[in-house]
Order: sequence, then structure tokens, then C-alpha cells
Amino acid sequence: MKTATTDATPGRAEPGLMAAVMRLQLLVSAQLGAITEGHGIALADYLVLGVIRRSANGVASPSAICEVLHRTSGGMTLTLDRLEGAGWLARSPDPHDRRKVSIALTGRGRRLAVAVNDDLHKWEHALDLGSTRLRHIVTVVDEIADVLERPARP
Amino acid sequence: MKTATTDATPGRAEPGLMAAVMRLQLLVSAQLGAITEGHGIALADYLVLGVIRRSANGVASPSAICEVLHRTSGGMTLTLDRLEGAGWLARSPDPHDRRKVSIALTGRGRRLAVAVNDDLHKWEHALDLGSTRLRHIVTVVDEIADVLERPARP
DNA sequence: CGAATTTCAGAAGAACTGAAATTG
DNA sequence: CCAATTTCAGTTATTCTGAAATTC
Repeated sequence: MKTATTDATPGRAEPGLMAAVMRLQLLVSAQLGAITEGHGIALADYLVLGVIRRSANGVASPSAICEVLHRTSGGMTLTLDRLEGAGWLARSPDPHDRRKVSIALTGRGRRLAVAVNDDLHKWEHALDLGSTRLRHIVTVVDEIADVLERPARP
Repeated sequence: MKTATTDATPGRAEPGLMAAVMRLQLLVSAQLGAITEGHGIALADYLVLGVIRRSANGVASPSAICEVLHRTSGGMTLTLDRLEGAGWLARSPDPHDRRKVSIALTGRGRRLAVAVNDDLHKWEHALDLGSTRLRHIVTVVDEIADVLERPARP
């Protein structure tokens, strides 16, 4: 019976999408983190600002942010408290449904997010990939993400 | 002249390698985390096992692991304590240089790592990308990682 | 003695879980 | 009354920082 192990060979046997993506993830986290820290914000916190900035009308609800970033509501409250305290975002009550809260960036928050974003673009350019190549890469990355995003088949 | 501003338009203006990679990162973390948790180990801890398993002779030093995973030595000591306590790895003194310590997986640790790896492969297959397409994707991901890995030009 | 490697002690910060409060 | 949304309280687990110990 040999069906037990899928991979008995010690060396690398398959392409290994996961290993590749994990390696990319570690490198990206380290470098993006360095960029955001340079602006005085943690990567995880910048992601929150980014989600808000990219939301419709620049406004998002806490629960929507939770869903995108895979975080819990309780933890997000703390994070939003911190970011609000830093003056990067503001809460405001939803006029139509008073259970809800709208989160929007403040001027400072938007400026920070844009500044970080600009650095990211510079960083991309410094990679010195051709723009054609860049577009191709982005297409492929988006493709993987699309596949991962579609609901796991039941 | 259009080269000046990076992004004045509200909508999406550029490919945005970073946004794409970040999205991928979030999706991958969530799904890989779910897989490792299913085996009773956190993703971060599994990464440590993975680094050891893929090291030469299946042996690594704490500092080498730190470098790969961008962690501090103090923190790694705690992590190794935990993983050793769980019976997944073992420390042994280096015979040539007694300042050093060698970390190797135990049988249980290796079995766990292999089991997780098998699940990752199944998961990859379930994505149902053609194997040609898969190889292409891996190639592209590796290419980005290679670019990021080479020292930031001075 | 200076450098390298690991570990220890203490602390901080972030996130989660479960329950409570408010509103639809 | 039930569901949805956010917040609160308490806890837990993980990591970091800085210094100490050992050895080259």
C-alpha cells in the first residue's frame, strides 16, 4: 500500500504554489512593513486605512472592514479606537440605521494613506520591471486572488 | 506631461502591484491558517517547522530561522520552547561550536509538517487550475519573490 | 577582550471570546 | 421578541526589547 504518502521523496517534488506564495508573503510583509513604519504606522493599521479609502464614498462600516481583513468585531473596535485616537479616522452615526457607524478617513488619515501609497508606487518602480511585465504580473496575481476569493466549493 | 502625479483619480488608475499582492496575502493567510489550525497548529508555528524541514539535512539554527522569518532571537527562543514542548522539534548542541544549537524535527513534527503539506497540495488541486497554468503562476510568483529578495540597490 | 549565539526577564501591544447595549 | 451592529470587559497568547550567559 503506497497511497498513504503523497510525497515520499525528500527533495522538492512539485511546483508548490503554497511555498511560493508563502515566500512572497514573507518578503512582501517585511518590505511593506518597513515602508509603513517609516510613516509611523503599522502595516496592519495601514491596511485598515486602505480598506476605508478604497470603499465606496470613502466610507466603511466596522463590520465591513472586519470581513475584508478577517478580523473580529471586538478586536476591530480596539483598532478603530486607536486609529481614531491617532486622528486618522472618525466615526459618525449612520442617519438611516442608528445601529450602524460610518468610518471615514480624516484629512490627516487620507494624507497619510496617500503618502504611504506614493511610497509603495516608488518602490514598485524601483523594482524596475517593465511596465508590460508589471501588468502581466498583476494580472496573474489578481487571477490567483480571484480564484481564492470565490467561495470554497461545497 | 502625465508622469507627475501617481494617482489623482479616485478610481483605480494603475495596476497596483501592492494592492494585488496585499489582497492575495490576506486571502492566502486566511485559508492557510484554516488548514494549519485544522491540524492543531498555528500558521506561524507551521512556518517554523517548514523552515526546519526545508533546511539542509533537516537541521537549522535558531538564528537562521529568525532570518528567514524576520523574527527576533528572543522571540524565537519562546517559540522554540513552545514547539519543543509540543514535541514537534528538539534542540541539540552543536558538537563543533558549543555556542550553537541545532534544531531538528521529531518524528511527530515531521509527520505533522508532511500532513499539513499534503493538505496544502490537496487544496492546490481543488483550485482546479490546469497544471500548465499552475506552473506558469508559480513561475511568476517566484519571479516576484526573486526580485524582492535581491538586496535593495544602494 | 571582542564577537557570535542563544537564552532569560520583563513588558507591551494586539487580538480574541463572550456578553452587553442599542436599534431595527 | 429576534436579528443586526457595535462596543465593553477580561483574558490569552505571542512577540519584542534589552541584558545576561556561554563560548569562540
